[in-house]
Amino acid sequence: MQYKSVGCPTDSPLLFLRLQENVMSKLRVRFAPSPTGYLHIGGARTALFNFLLARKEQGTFVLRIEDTDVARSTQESVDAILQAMDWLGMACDEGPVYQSDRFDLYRAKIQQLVTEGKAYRCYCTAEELEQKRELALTQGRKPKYDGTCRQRQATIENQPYVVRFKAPQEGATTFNDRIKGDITFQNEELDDLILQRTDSTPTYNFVVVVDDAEMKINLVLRGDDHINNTPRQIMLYEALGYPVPEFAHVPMILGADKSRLSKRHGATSVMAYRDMGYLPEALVNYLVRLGWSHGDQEIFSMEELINLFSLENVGKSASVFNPEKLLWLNSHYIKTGHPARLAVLLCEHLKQEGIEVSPGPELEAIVVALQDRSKTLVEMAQQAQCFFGTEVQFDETAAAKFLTRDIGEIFETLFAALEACHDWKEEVLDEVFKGVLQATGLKFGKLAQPARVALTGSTNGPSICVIMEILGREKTLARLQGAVARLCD
RNA sequence: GUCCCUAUCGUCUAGCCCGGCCUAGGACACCGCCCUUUCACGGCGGCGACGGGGGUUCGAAUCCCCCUGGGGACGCCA
Repeated sequence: MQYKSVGCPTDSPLLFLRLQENVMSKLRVRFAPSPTGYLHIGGARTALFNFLLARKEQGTFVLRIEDTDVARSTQESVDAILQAMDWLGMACDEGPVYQSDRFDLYRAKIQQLVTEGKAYRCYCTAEELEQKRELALTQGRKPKYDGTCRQRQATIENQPYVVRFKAPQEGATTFNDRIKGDITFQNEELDDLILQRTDSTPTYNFVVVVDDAEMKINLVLRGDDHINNTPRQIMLYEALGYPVPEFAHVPMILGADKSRLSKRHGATSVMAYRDMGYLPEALVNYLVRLGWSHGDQEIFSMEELINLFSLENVGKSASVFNPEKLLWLNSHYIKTGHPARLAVLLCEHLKQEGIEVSPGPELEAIVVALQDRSKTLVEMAQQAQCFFGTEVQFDETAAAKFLTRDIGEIFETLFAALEACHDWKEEVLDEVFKGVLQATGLKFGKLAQPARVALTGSTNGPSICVIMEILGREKTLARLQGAVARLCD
Protein backbone atom coordinates (compact mmCIF):
# COMPACT_ATOMS: atom_id res chain seq x y z
CA MET A 1 0.00 0.00 0.00
CA GLN A 2 1.22 3.40 -0.88
CA TYR A 3 2.04 5.71 1.97
CA LYS A 4 0.15 8.95 1.82
CA SER A 5 -0.11 11.21 4.75
CA VAL A 6 -2.43 14.15 4.95
CA GLY A 7 -0.95 17.64 4.83
CA CYS A 8 2.54 16.35 5.10
CA PRO A 9 4.89 17.91 2.56
CA THR A 10 7.47 15.20 2.92
CA ASP A 11 7.46 11.44 3.02
CA SER A 12 8.93 11.40 6.51
CA PRO A 13 6.59 12.42 9.32
CA LEU A 14 9.60 12.92 11.56
CA LEU A 15 11.21 15.33 9.13
CA PHE A 16 7.91 17.13 8.83
CA LEU A 17 7.77 17.52 12.57
CA ARG A 18 11.26 18.94 12.58
CA LEU A 19 10.41 21.31 9.77
CA GLN A 20 7.39 22.53 11.64
CA GLU A 21 9.41 23.04 14.77
CA ASN A 22 11.83 25.01 12.71
CA VAL A 23 9.10 27.24 11.40
CA MET A 24 7.75 27.73 14.89
CA SER A 25 11.09 28.88 16.26
CA LYS A 26 11.87 31.24 13.42
CA LEU A 27 13.29 34.44 14.75
CA ARG A 28 10.94 37.38 14.83
CA VAL A 29 12.40 40.71 15.89
CA ARG A 30 11.20 44.26 15.65
CA PHE A 31 12.32 47.85 15.69
CA ALA A 32 9.82 50.11 17.42
CA PRO A 33 10.65 53.80 17.21
CA SER A 34 8.36 56.51 18.44
CA PRO A 35 7.74 59.09 15.74
CA THR A 36 8.58 62.19 17.71
CA GLY A 37 11.62 63.20 15.68
CA TYR A 38 14.23 62.00 13.20
CA LEU A 39 15.99 58.63 13.34
CA HIS A 40 18.69 58.90 15.96
CA ILE A 41 22.16 57.33 15.68
CA GLY A 42 21.37 55.10 18.65
CA GLY A 43 18.04 54.02 17.25
CA ALA A 44 19.69 53.29 13.93
CA ARG A 45 22.15 50.94 15.60
CA THR A 46 19.38 49.12 17.43
CA ALA A 47 17.49 48.81 14.17
CA LEU A 48 20.65 47.57 12.46
CA PHE A 49 21.28 44.86 15.05
CA ASN A 50 17.69 43.69 14.67
CA PHE A 51 17.88 43.80 10.90
CA LEU A 52 21.18 41.92 10.77
CA LEU A 53 19.99 39.22 13.10
CA ALA A 54 16.75 38.73 11.20
CA ARG A 55 18.61 38.43 7.91
CA LYS A 56 21.19 36.10 9.32
CA GLU A 57 18.65 33.77 10.88
CA GLN A 58 16.29 34.17 7.95
CA GLY A 59 13.79 35.48 10.43
CA THR A 60 11.40 38.37 10.20
CA PHE A 61 12.13 42.02 10.86
CA VAL A 62 9.04 43.97 11.86
CA LEU A 63 8.81 47.74 11.95
CA ARG A 64 6.32 49.12 14.44
CA ILE A 65 5.56 52.78 14.95
CA GLU A 66 4.97 53.52 18.61
CA ASP A 67 2.60 56.43 18.37
CA THR A 68 0.41 56.01 21.42
CA ASP A 69 1.42 59.49 22.50
CA VAL A 70 -0.89 61.09 19.99
CA ALA A 71 0.11 64.62 20.89
CA ARG A 72 3.81 64.19 20.16
CA SER A 73 3.70 61.82 17.20
CA THR A 74 3.85 63.22 13.68
CA GLN A 75 3.65 61.82 10.18
CA GLU A 76 6.74 63.83 9.24
CA SER A 77 8.70 61.90 11.84
CA VAL A 78 7.41 58.61 10.50
CA ASP A 79 8.50 59.61 7.00
CA ALA A 80 11.87 60.76 8.24
CA ILE A 81 12.47 57.46 10.03
CA LEU A 82 11.38 55.43 7.00
CA GLN A 83 13.63 57.49 4.75
CA ALA A 84 16.62 57.04 7.05
CA MET A 85 16.14 53.29 7.28
CA ASP A 86 15.85 53.09 3.55
CA TRP A 87 19.03 55.12 3.12
CA LEU A 88 20.91 52.78 5.42
CA GLY A 89 19.63 49.80 3.49
CA MET A 90 17.45 48.27 6.17
CA ALA A 91 14.23 47.01 4.69
CA CYS A 92 11.68 45.54 7.04
CA ASP A 93 9.72 42.39 6.27
CA GLU A 94 6.53 43.48 7.97
CA GLY A 95 5.10 46.87 8.71
CA PRO A 96 5.17 49.64 9.41
CA VAL A 97 2.47 48.76 11.91
CA TYR A 98 0.94 51.75 13.68
CA GLN A 99 -0.08 51.38 17.27
CA SER A 100 -2.62 54.13 16.83
CA ASP A 101 -4.54 51.68 14.60
CA ARG A 102 -4.77 49.16 17.38
CA PHE A 103 -6.39 51.01 20.25
CA ASP A 104 -9.36 48.62 20.23
CA LEU A 105 -7.07 45.69 20.84
CA TYR A 106 -5.37 47.40 23.77
CA ARG A 107 -8.67 48.44 25.29
CA ALA A 108 -9.93 44.86 25.13
CA LYS A 109 -6.77 43.61 26.81
CA ILE A 110 -7.03 46.19 29.56
CA GLN A 111 -10.65 45.24 30.09
CA GLN A 112 -9.57 41.63 30.33
CA LEU A 113 -7.12 42.47 33.11
CA VAL A 114 -9.68 44.57 34.99
CA THR A 115 -12.26 41.79 34.75
CA GLU A 116 -9.78 39.26 36.02
CA GLY A 117 -8.91 41.52 38.92
CA LYS A 118 -5.35 42.02 37.67
CA ALA A 119 -5.81 45.73 37.12
CA TYR A 120 -7.82 48.44 38.84
CA ARG A 121 -9.05 51.97 38.50
CA CYS A 122 -7.01 54.62 40.24
CA TYR A 123 -8.48 58.03 40.93
CA CYS A 124 -5.36 59.74 42.23
CA THR A 125 -4.64 62.89 40.29
CA ALA A 126 -1.41 63.60 38.51
CA GLU A 127 -0.76 66.50 40.88
CA GLU A 128 -1.18 64.36 43.99
CA LEU A 129 1.15 61.76 42.58
CA GLU A 130 3.72 64.35 41.66
CA GLN A 131 3.69 65.65 45.22
CA LYS A 132 4.05 62.20 46.68
CA ARG A 133 6.92 61.46 44.34
CA GLU A 134 8.79 64.58 45.34
CA LEU A 135 8.20 63.94 49.00
CA ALA A 136 9.48 60.39 48.73
CA LEU A 137 12.55 61.57 46.86
CA THR A 138 13.40 64.23 49.43
CA GLN A 139 12.94 61.68 52.19
CA GLY A 140 15.29 59.34 50.38
CA ARG A 141 12.60 56.78 49.64
CA LYS A 142 11.92 55.16 46.33
CA PRO A 143 9.31 57.30 44.55
CA LYS A 144 6.90 54.51 43.74
CA TYR A 145 3.13 54.55 43.75
CA ASP A 146 1.80 54.07 47.29
CA GLY A 147 -1.13 51.90 46.28
CA THR A 148 -3.89 54.22 47.54
CA CYS A 149 -6.49 52.87 45.12
CA ARG A 150 -5.22 49.31 44.98
CA GLN A 151 -7.64 48.01 47.63
CA ARG A 152 -10.59 50.20 46.69
CA GLN A 153 -13.71 48.11 46.07
CA ALA A 154 -16.30 50.53 44.73
CA THR A 155 -15.95 52.37 41.46
CA ILE A 156 -16.58 56.07 41.56
CA GLU A 157 -18.85 57.30 38.80
CA ASN A 158 -18.12 60.46 36.81
CA GLN A 159 -14.64 60.78 38.11
CA PRO A 160 -11.57 60.61 35.87
CA TYR A 161 -9.37 57.60 36.46
CA VAL A 162 -6.42 55.70 35.12
CA VAL A 163 -6.09 51.94 35.04
CA ARG A 164 -3.22 50.48 36.97
CA PHE A 165 -1.70 47.03 36.87
CA LYS A 166 -1.89 45.15 40.15
CA ALA A 167 1.72 44.10 40.23
CA PRO A 168 2.91 41.20 42.36
CA GLN A 169 4.59 42.68 45.45
CA GLU A 170 6.53 39.68 46.64
CA GLY A 171 9.21 37.51 45.20
CA ALA A 172 11.56 38.40 42.39
CA THR A 173 11.55 38.55 38.62
CA THR A 174 14.52 37.17 36.74
CA PHE A 175 15.29 36.98 33.08
CA ASN A 176 18.27 35.81 31.12
CA ASP A 177 19.38 38.64 28.90
CA ARG A 178 21.07 37.44 25.71
CA ILE A 179 23.69 40.16 26.06
CA LYS A 180 23.92 40.88 29.77
CA GLY A 181 23.20 37.51 31.31
CA ASP A 182 20.92 36.91 34.31
CA ILE A 183 19.21 39.99 35.69
CA THR A 184 17.05 39.90 38.80
CA PHE A 185 14.70 42.48 40.29
CA GLN A 186 12.98 42.25 43.62
CA ASN A 187 9.27 42.68 42.95
CA GLU A 188 8.93 45.04 45.91
CA GLU A 189 10.98 47.52 43.89
CA LEU A 190 8.26 47.71 41.29
CA ASP A 191 4.98 49.57 41.64
CA ASP A 192 1.58 49.43 40.01
CA LEU A 193 2.20 51.00 36.66
CA ILE A 194 -0.42 52.85 34.69
CA LEU A 195 -1.82 50.90 31.74
CA GLN A 196 -4.41 53.40 30.60
CA ARG A 197 -4.35 57.15 30.89
CA THR A 198 -7.18 59.43 31.96
CA ASP A 199 -7.93 60.07 28.29
CA SER A 200 -8.28 56.27 27.91
CA THR A 201 -5.19 55.87 25.70
CA PRO A 202 -2.87 53.00 26.67
CA THR A 203 0.69 53.55 27.86
CA TYR A 204 3.97 52.29 26.45
CA ASN A 205 4.79 49.48 28.86
CA PHE A 206 1.44 47.93 28.20
CA VAL A 207 1.16 48.24 24.44
CA VAL A 208 4.71 47.10 23.93
CA VAL A 209 3.82 43.83 25.63
CA VAL A 210 0.53 43.34 23.82
CA ASP A 211 2.10 44.10 20.46
CA ASP A 212 5.26 42.08 20.91
CA ALA A 213 3.13 39.16 22.02
CA GLU A 214 0.46 39.53 19.33
CA MET A 215 3.11 39.92 16.66
CA LYS A 216 4.83 36.80 17.96
CA ILE A 217 8.09 38.63 18.55
CA ASN A 218 10.34 36.05 20.18
CA LEU A 219 13.40 38.21 20.75
CA VAL A 220 13.13 41.75 22.02
CA LEU A 221 16.37 43.47 21.07
CA ARG A 222 16.50 47.07 22.26
CA GLY A 223 18.54 49.69 24.11
CA ASP A 224 19.59 48.88 27.66
CA ASP A 225 17.71 51.90 28.96
CA HIS A 226 14.78 49.46 28.82
CA ILE A 227 16.26 46.96 31.27
CA ASN A 228 14.28 48.52 34.10
CA ASN A 229 11.05 48.12 32.17
CA THR A 230 11.64 44.47 31.49
CA PRO A 231 10.49 42.96 34.82
CA ARG A 232 7.22 44.92 34.67
CA GLN A 233 6.71 43.77 31.13
CA ILE A 234 7.38 40.17 32.06
CA MET A 235 4.68 40.46 34.74
CA LEU A 236 2.31 41.76 32.10
CA TYR A 237 3.11 38.91 29.71
CA GLU A 238 2.29 36.52 32.50
CA ALA A 239 -0.87 38.34 33.55
CA LEU A 240 -2.11 38.32 29.97
CA GLY A 241 -1.23 34.67 29.50
CA TYR A 242 1.34 35.32 26.79
CA PRO A 243 4.62 33.44 26.43
CA VAL A 244 7.55 35.59 27.53
CA PRO A 245 10.02 36.35 24.73
CA GLU A 246 13.78 36.46 25.03
CA PHE A 247 15.41 39.80 25.70
CA ALA A 248 18.68 41.31 24.54
CA HIS A 249 19.65 44.76 25.73
CA VAL A 250 22.32 46.58 23.77
CA PRO A 251 24.41 49.13 25.64
CA MET A 252 23.96 52.82 25.02
CA ILE A 253 25.99 55.13 22.84
CA LEU A 254 27.59 57.98 24.77
CA GLY A 255 29.15 61.27 23.77
CA ALA A 256 32.80 62.20 24.25
CA ASP A 257 32.10 63.29 27.84
CA LYS A 258 30.52 59.89 28.57
CA SER A 259 27.07 61.35 28.97
CA ARG A 260 24.17 60.12 26.90
CA LEU A 261 24.69 61.03 23.24
CA SER A 262 22.86 64.21 22.37
CA LYS A 263 22.98 67.17 20.05
CA ARG A 264 25.64 68.74 22.24
CA HIS A 265 28.02 66.10 20.90
CA GLY A 266 27.31 66.89 17.26
CA ALA A 267 24.86 65.54 14.75
CA THR A 268 22.71 62.69 16.05
CA SER A 269 20.36 62.43 13.10
CA VAL A 270 21.12 59.73 10.57
CA MET A 271 20.09 61.90 7.66
CA ALA A 272 22.31 64.73 8.84
CA TYR A 273 25.23 62.46 8.03
CA ARG A 274 24.03 62.00 4.50
CA ASP A 275 23.85 65.77 4.16
CA MET A 276 27.37 66.07 5.54
CA GLY A 277 28.64 63.85 2.76
CA TYR A 278 28.74 60.48 4.46
CA LEU A 279 28.06 57.21 2.68
CA PRO A 280 25.47 54.88 4.18
CA GLU A 281 27.88 51.95 4.19
CA ALA A 282 30.30 54.00 6.28
CA LEU A 283 27.66 54.75 8.87
CA VAL A 284 26.47 51.15 8.93
CA ASN A 285 30.03 49.90 9.30
CA TYR A 286 30.75 52.41 12.05
CA LEU A 287 27.56 51.74 13.96
CA VAL A 288 27.90 47.99 13.91
CA ARG A 289 31.45 48.17 15.26
CA LEU A 290 30.22 50.27 18.13
CA GLY A 291 29.57 47.47 20.56
CA TRP A 292 30.13 44.54 18.26
CA SER A 293 33.32 43.07 16.89
CA HIS A 294 34.65 40.20 14.85
CA GLY A 295 38.28 39.75 15.86
CA ASP A 296 40.44 42.49 14.41
CA GLN A 297 38.31 43.11 11.35
CA GLU A 298 37.28 46.72 10.79
CA ILE A 299 35.74 46.79 7.34
CA PHE A 300 32.47 44.97 6.74
CA SER A 301 30.08 44.97 3.84
CA MET A 302 26.39 44.50 4.56
CA GLU A 303 26.63 40.94 3.18
CA GLU A 304 29.48 40.11 5.51
CA LEU A 305 27.61 41.57 8.45
CA ILE A 306 24.59 39.45 7.71
CA ASN A 307 26.82 36.41 7.76
CA LEU A 308 28.95 37.32 10.73
CA PHE A 309 26.77 39.27 13.12
CA SER A 310 25.86 37.59 16.38
CA LEU A 311 24.74 38.59 19.83
CA GLU A 312 27.59 36.64 21.40
CA ASN A 313 30.05 39.25 20.21
CA VAL A 314 28.10 42.26 21.36
CA GLY A 315 29.82 43.97 24.27
CA LYS A 316 28.13 44.67 27.59
CA SER A 317 29.32 48.18 28.23
CA ALA A 318 28.38 51.54 26.75
CA SER A 319 30.54 52.97 24.00
CA VAL A 320 31.56 56.48 23.09
CA PHE A 321 30.65 57.84 19.69
CA ASN A 322 33.87 58.74 17.92
CA PRO A 323 33.31 60.99 14.88
CA GLU A 324 36.94 60.63 13.74
CA LYS A 325 36.64 56.93 13.23
CA LEU A 326 33.41 57.38 11.32
CA LEU A 327 35.21 59.91 9.16
CA TRP A 328 38.01 57.44 8.52
CA LEU A 329 35.52 54.78 7.48
CA ASN A 330 33.84 57.27 5.21
CA SER A 331 37.12 58.15 3.55
CA HIS A 332 37.74 54.44 3.11
CA TYR A 333 34.44 53.92 1.35
CA ILE A 334 35.00 57.00 -0.80
CA LYS A 335 38.43 55.70 -1.79
CA THR A 336 37.09 52.30 -2.71
CA GLY A 337 33.68 53.33 -4.02
CA HIS A 338 32.61 52.97 -7.65
CA PRO A 339 33.22 56.27 -9.44
CA ALA A 340 29.96 56.09 -11.36
CA ARG A 341 27.93 55.80 -8.20
CA LEU A 342 29.94 58.43 -6.36
CA ALA A 343 29.55 60.77 -9.33
CA VAL A 344 25.79 60.71 -8.89
CA LEU A 345 26.12 61.53 -5.21
CA LEU A 346 28.77 64.17 -5.87
CA CYS A 347 26.45 65.80 -8.37
CA GLU A 348 23.83 66.32 -5.67
CA HIS A 349 26.36 67.94 -3.39
CA LEU A 350 27.66 70.18 -6.17
CA LYS A 351 24.13 71.36 -6.82
CA GLN A 352 23.80 71.91 -3.10
CA GLU A 353 26.80 74.24 -3.31
CA GLY A 354 25.12 76.07 -6.15
CA ILE A 355 27.47 74.77 -8.83
CA GLU A 356 26.23 74.47 -12.39
CA VAL A 357 27.22 70.95 -13.43
CA SER A 358 25.78 70.66 -16.92
CA PRO A 359 28.40 72.34 -19.13
CA GLY A 360 31.24 71.03 -16.95
CA PRO A 361 33.74 68.19 -17.17
CA GLU A 362 33.04 64.49 -16.66
CA LEU A 363 32.05 63.95 -13.05
CA GLU A 364 33.48 60.45 -13.00
CA ALA A 365 36.91 61.74 -13.93
CA ILE A 366 36.69 64.28 -11.13
CA VAL A 367 35.67 61.56 -8.67
CA VAL A 368 38.65 59.43 -9.65
CA ALA A 369 40.96 62.41 -9.25
CA LEU A 370 39.59 63.30 -5.83
CA GLN A 371 38.75 59.94 -4.25
CA ASP A 372 42.02 59.76 -2.35
CA ARG A 373 41.76 63.33 -1.16
CA SER A 374 38.21 63.56 0.17
CA LYS A 375 36.94 62.28 3.44
CA THR A 376 33.37 63.30 2.68
CA LEU A 377 31.35 64.07 -0.42
CA VAL A 378 30.99 67.62 0.80
CA GLU A 379 34.77 67.90 0.84
CA MET A 380 34.89 66.39 -2.61
CA ALA A 381 32.36 68.89 -3.88
CA GLN A 382 34.43 71.73 -2.49
CA GLN A 383 37.56 70.39 -4.13
CA ALA A 384 35.71 69.84 -7.37
CA GLN A 385 34.52 73.41 -7.44
CA CYS A 386 37.69 74.59 -9.21
CA PHE A 387 36.80 72.56 -12.30
CA PHE A 388 33.63 74.50 -12.90
CA GLY A 389 32.83 78.03 -13.96
CA THR A 390 34.92 80.49 -15.91
CA GLU A 391 36.46 82.48 -13.08
CA VAL A 392 39.29 80.97 -11.06
CA GLN A 393 39.02 81.62 -7.32
CA PHE A 394 42.61 82.45 -6.44
CA ASP A 395 44.04 81.73 -3.05
CA GLU A 396 45.83 85.07 -2.63
CA THR A 397 48.88 83.74 -0.79
CA ALA A 398 49.32 81.05 -3.40
CA ALA A 399 48.94 83.52 -6.24
CA ALA A 400 51.38 85.94 -4.65
CA LYS A 401 53.94 83.20 -4.21
CA PHE A 402 53.69 81.42 -7.55
CA LEU A 403 52.14 83.80 -10.08
CA THR A 404 55.10 86.16 -10.33
CA ARG A 405 56.40 87.98 -13.40
CA ASP A 406 59.36 85.70 -13.87
CA ILE A 407 57.04 82.81 -14.65
CA GLY A 408 55.39 84.75 -17.49
CA GLU A 409 57.80 83.68 -20.19
CA ILE A 410 57.64 80.08 -19.05
CA PHE A 411 53.86 80.15 -19.12
CA GLU A 412 54.08 81.44 -22.71
CA THR A 413 56.20 78.43 -23.61
CA LEU A 414 53.79 76.09 -21.84
CA PHE A 415 50.84 77.75 -23.53
CA ALA A 416 52.38 77.33 -26.96
CA ALA A 417 53.20 73.70 -26.33
CA LEU A 418 49.72 72.96 -25.03
CA GLU A 419 48.08 74.83 -27.86
CA ALA A 420 49.90 72.57 -30.26
CA CYS A 421 48.58 69.50 -28.46
CA HIS A 422 45.38 68.06 -29.84
CA ASP A 423 45.28 64.68 -28.17
CA TRP A 424 44.13 65.98 -24.78
CA LYS A 425 44.92 63.06 -22.53
CA GLU A 426 46.84 62.87 -19.30
CA GLU A 427 49.66 60.72 -20.72
CA VAL A 428 50.06 62.92 -23.77
CA LEU A 429 49.93 66.08 -21.67
CA ASP A 430 52.56 64.58 -19.46
CA GLU A 431 54.90 64.34 -22.49
CA VAL A 432 54.11 67.89 -23.48
CA PHE A 433 54.78 69.07 -19.95
CA LYS A 434 58.11 67.27 -19.80
CA GLY A 435 59.03 68.79 -23.14
CA VAL A 436 58.53 72.24 -21.65
CA LEU A 437 60.66 71.28 -18.66
CA GLN A 438 63.44 70.23 -20.98
CA ALA A 439 63.17 73.40 -23.03
CA THR A 440 63.23 75.64 -19.98
CA GLY A 441 65.55 73.55 -17.82
CA LEU A 442 63.11 73.69 -14.92
CA LYS A 443 62.45 71.00 -12.37
CA PHE A 444 58.96 69.49 -12.30
CA GLY A 445 57.79 71.27 -9.20
CA LYS A 446 59.00 74.65 -10.37
CA LEU A 447 56.53 74.56 -13.20
CA ALA A 448 53.84 72.31 -11.80
CA GLN A 449 53.05 74.47 -8.79
CA PRO A 450 52.64 77.79 -10.64
CA ALA A 451 50.62 75.98 -13.29
CA ARG A 452 48.41 74.44 -10.61
CA VAL A 453 47.75 77.84 -9.11
CA ALA A 454 47.07 79.29 -12.54
CA LEU A 455 44.57 76.55 -13.39
CA THR A 456 42.84 75.94 -10.07
CA GLY A 457 43.74 78.91 -7.89
CA SER A 458 45.23 76.65 -5.23
CA THR A 459 48.50 74.88 -4.46
CA ASN A 460 46.78 71.63 -3.59
CA GLY A 461 45.10 69.06 -5.72
CA PRO A 462 45.59 66.16 -8.09
CA SER A 463 48.47 65.74 -10.50
CA ILE A 464 48.82 68.75 -12.79
CA CYS A 465 48.26 66.71 -15.94
CA VAL A 466 45.12 65.16 -14.51
CA ILE A 467 43.88 68.65 -13.76
CA MET A 468 44.52 69.71 -17.33
CA GLU A 469 42.78 66.68 -18.75
CA ILE A 470 39.71 67.24 -16.59
CA LEU A 471 39.62 70.94 -17.34
CA GLY A 472 39.85 70.31 -21.06
CA ARG A 473 41.88 72.10 -23.69
CA GLU A 474 39.87 75.27 -23.96
CA LYS A 475 39.56 75.97 -20.27
CA THR A 476 43.19 75.11 -19.62
CA LEU A 477 44.43 77.52 -22.25
CA ALA A 478 42.01 80.23 -21.19
CA ARG A 479 42.99 79.96 -17.53
CA LEU A 480 46.67 79.97 -18.37
CA GLN A 481 46.14 83.14 -20.33
CA GLY A 482 44.11 84.63 -17.54
CA ALA A 483 46.91 83.90 -15.10
CA VAL A 484 49.50 85.58 -17.29
CA ALA A 485 47.34 88.68 -17.29
CA ARG A 486 47.39 88.92 -13.51
CA LEU A 487 51.07 88.17 -12.85
CA CYS A 488 52.52 90.39 -10.18
CA ASP A 489 55.89 91.28 -8.63
C1' G B 1 18.31 58.63 47.56
C1' U B 2 16.83 53.52 45.80
C1' C B 3 17.25 49.85 42.14
C1' C B 4 19.55 47.92 37.62
C1' C B 5 23.67 47.65 34.25
C1' U B 6 28.86 48.23 33.49
C1' A B 7 34.65 48.62 33.86
C1' U B 8 41.50 46.53 28.79
C1' C B 9 45.44 52.36 25.40
C1' G B 10 42.33 59.34 24.74
C1' U B 11 38.39 56.45 21.64
C1' C B 12 36.35 51.64 19.28
C1' U B 13 37.88 46.93 20.58
C1' A B 14 40.71 41.49 20.65
C1' G B 15 41.96 38.42 24.71
C1' C B 16 38.03 36.79 29.71
C1' C B 17 33.20 32.06 29.50
C1' C B 18 37.39 27.06 29.12
C1' G B 19 43.43 30.83 34.25
C1' G B 20 49.88 29.91 31.88
C1' C B 21 50.66 30.80 24.51
C1' C B 22 49.93 38.42 27.05
C1' U B 23 56.73 41.25 27.16
C1' A B 24 48.31 42.48 26.45
C1' G B 25 47.01 42.25 19.73
C1' G B 26 44.33 45.36 16.00
C1' A B 27 41.86 50.02 14.47
C1' C B 28 40.92 55.55 14.86
C1' A B 29 43.44 59.88 16.52
C1' C B 30 48.34 61.88 17.52
C1' C B 31 53.86 62.10 16.53
C1' G B 32 58.24 60.72 13.40
C1' C B 33 60.43 58.76 8.90
C1' C B 34 59.90 57.15 3.73
C1' C B 35 57.37 57.92 -1.03
C1' U B 36 56.32 62.63 -3.72
C1' U B 37 55.30 68.37 -8.62
C1' U B 38 51.60 70.25 -4.20
C1' C B 39 47.75 68.36 -1.05
C1' A B 40 46.32 63.82 -0.11
C1' C B 41 46.79 58.32 -0.54
C1' G B 42 50.13 54.64 0.73
C1' G B 43 54.36 52.19 3.44
C1' C B 44 57.28 51.79 7.93
C1' G B 45 57.96 53.05 13.01
C1' G B 46 56.63 55.45 17.79
C1' C B 47 53.42 56.97 21.91
C1' G B 48 49.68 54.60 24.69
C1' A B 49 45.62 50.37 28.73
C1' C B 50 44.22 45.43 32.18
C1' G B 51 40.45 51.51 37.81
C1' G B 52 41.95 50.32 43.32
C1' G B 53 42.17 46.75 47.31
C1' G B 54 41.66 41.99 49.07
C1' G B 55 41.34 36.78 48.21
C1' U B 56 41.65 31.61 45.30
C1' U B 57 45.98 29.50 42.73
C1' C B 58 52.55 27.23 41.60
C1' G B 59 50.50 31.03 38.25
C1' A B 60 45.07 36.00 37.36
C1' A B 61 43.58 40.93 32.30
C1' U B 62 41.08 36.11 32.73
C1' C B 63 37.73 33.08 38.77
C1' C B 64 35.45 35.25 43.75
C1' C B 65 34.49 39.51 47.19
C1' C B 66 34.66 44.72 48.49
C1' C B 67 35.49 49.76 47.06
C1' U B 68 35.56 53.39 43.40
C1' G B 69 34.36 55.39 38.67
C1' G B 70 30.79 55.60 34.55
C1' G B 71 25.87 54.85 32.55
C1' G B 72 20.64 53.94 32.99
C1' A B 73 15.81 53.78 35.42
C1' C B 74 12.58 55.58 39.14
C1' G B 75 6.50 59.87 33.96
C1' C B 76 -1.00 59.75 32.88
C1' C B 77 7.16 59.85 27.50
C1' A B 78 8.66 55.95 24.60
